[in-house]
Amino acid sequence: MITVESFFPALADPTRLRCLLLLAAEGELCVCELTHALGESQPKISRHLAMLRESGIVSDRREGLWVHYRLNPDLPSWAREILNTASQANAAAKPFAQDRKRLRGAPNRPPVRCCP
Amino acid sequence: MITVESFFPALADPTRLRCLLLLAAEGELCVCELTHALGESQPKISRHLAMLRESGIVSDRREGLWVHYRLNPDLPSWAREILNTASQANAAAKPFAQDRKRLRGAPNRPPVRCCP
DNA sequence: AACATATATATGTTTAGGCATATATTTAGC
DNA sequence: GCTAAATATATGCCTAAACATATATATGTT
Repeated sequence: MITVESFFPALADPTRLRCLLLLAAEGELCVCELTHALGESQPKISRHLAMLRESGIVSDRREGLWVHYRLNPDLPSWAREILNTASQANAAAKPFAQDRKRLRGAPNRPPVRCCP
Repeated sequence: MITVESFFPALADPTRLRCLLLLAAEGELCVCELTHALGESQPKISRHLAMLRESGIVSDRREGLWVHYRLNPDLPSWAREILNTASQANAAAKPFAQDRKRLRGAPNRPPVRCCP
């Protein structure tokens, strides 16, 4: 169960925060998309996503080779509110806007299925 | 200047979070009130308040022996929104409700001035 | 085999906490 | 009025724990 004491530490690391705000803006992303968008190593991204998953903030879904992450649909409303507030307030700010931009140019993006 | 990258680490520590939510609920408190309400040592509270002050999240005001802390009035709106959301969502939750209760019984509360 | 992702191990850095002590302000005694 | 005590707060130093990262390697899927 997510509490405010477990939620905020998850946002305290810049890499996790960038992942979360990107997921909040884009909906669902696989590890390689996040890796490319943030320009960080794959193990680093994977580790942080594992922490976010274990704390219940994101959920994952495997589809073939790819593992897709998104904000946990069962996130308490206050948590989603906080992420939305942070996301909107920083949409144009330094690392976050670039992350979204780099995501567009990511190679090997997994195929988008029309019928999930 | 407060950024989301400096704001969330400040909320990641349980002691700082309890201080902040108490300040959000009560408006202005001195160190001894916070010390008593949280049941923590004075140096511990003072240290955390110093960090919050240096990061621009709280402001302080000396009045005689007491130093009163409150949420920085110039806090960006997104930051205040996030604190309000966290505060409201956790008003009845475990440590926070007790902190407010213990505050009521704090000894040596500083005199409240009628005309600031 | 090729690809995407996860994990193990080791390492360096940050952070929190306790204890002792310093600073600042007011009060009391002489 | 000056000094000393009392009170509230801040800080310096040290230790221990938590955390993030890199590198190498393992797992799982096609």
